[in-house]
Amino acid sequence: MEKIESREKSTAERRALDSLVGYNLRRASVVMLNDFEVEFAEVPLRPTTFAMLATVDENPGISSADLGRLLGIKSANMAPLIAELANRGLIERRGHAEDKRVQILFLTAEARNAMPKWRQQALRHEERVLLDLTRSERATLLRLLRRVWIGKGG
Amino acid sequence: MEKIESREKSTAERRALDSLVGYNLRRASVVMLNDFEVEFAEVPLRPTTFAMLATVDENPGISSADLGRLLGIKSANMAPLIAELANRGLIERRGHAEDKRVQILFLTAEARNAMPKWRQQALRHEERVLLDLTRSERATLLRLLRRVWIGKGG
DNA sequence: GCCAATTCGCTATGTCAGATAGCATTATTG
DNA sequence: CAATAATGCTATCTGACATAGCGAATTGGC
Repeated sequence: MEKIESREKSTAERRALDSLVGYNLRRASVVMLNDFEVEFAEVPLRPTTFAMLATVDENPGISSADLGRLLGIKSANMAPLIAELANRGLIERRGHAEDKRVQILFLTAEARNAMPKWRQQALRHEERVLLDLTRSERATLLRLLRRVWIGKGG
Repeated sequence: MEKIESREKSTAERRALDSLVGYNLRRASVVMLNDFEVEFAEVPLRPTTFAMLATVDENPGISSADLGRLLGIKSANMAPLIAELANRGLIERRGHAEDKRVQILFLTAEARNAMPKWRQQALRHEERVLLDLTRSERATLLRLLRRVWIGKGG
């Protein structure tokens, strides 16, 4: 029997989606996510947990609530994430001196020592995915992306 | 008692994440997602199902497998999505004339009639989220985003 | 022509990051 | 003091991805 031809990809498929920022944002986001998982397969840190550790590293003693606000994570979703990182010995929870509801967060010595390596991995991951973009293009992309989300229910 | 001061947001929080494209991509993606849900709350279409319908509309008779490849959706995830849209009377499945494994897809008359309105909603949604960006900036963002994901495990 | 490999549509199941609702404790404000 | 709000938490739901494996159909190498 002849090879079936009707399944060959046509030349002018898909036009409307190409011009939607939201669609291309999701596709690009998936690509970044996948590559991040490859880079951090052995650690293991996910984008969210990496972001949490990096932020606590730069803001030692930050409260759980502030961390959530900074990263756009709801309090209900923060609780198990914090618990996971605490159970894995990467962050330490302490009580706030004046407000008994608040818990303040610190990296453990182990996490603090590992952070430079993890940061390098994150940069290597970005470098790999964004290989085709010049430095200037990456800066532009970064700037435009920030203007999309900053101040909008973050 | 005095107002507790230590929880005030500090001025120079978070530096490393700001320069990571992946992080800003996810934040921007979440903002777009949330606004999309608002715009399509009454329809109801999600970004994925809207993308499927728009693509079938522009490629009537496309196969389920080709649609999945085009949108980066795995076959295992396509099956229930196609079933949902078929059950809701928005797409119609027909057998392929020559290949009995293949099902080709068409919009129903109802979906075809509604598509212009749904496309307008999608544009309104984009317009609302990207209000701060000029046309030229949106075009730049679009172009850079496409270069991030095109040809990478789509 | 036959057999192996591939493709297609599908089920079952797991993961991850979001969401809401509701809770007890503690702080703040009127 | 009473009402309101904030904090950390549990339980539960959702959407969008993932893998593994299935029967049927098709294709390609021999």
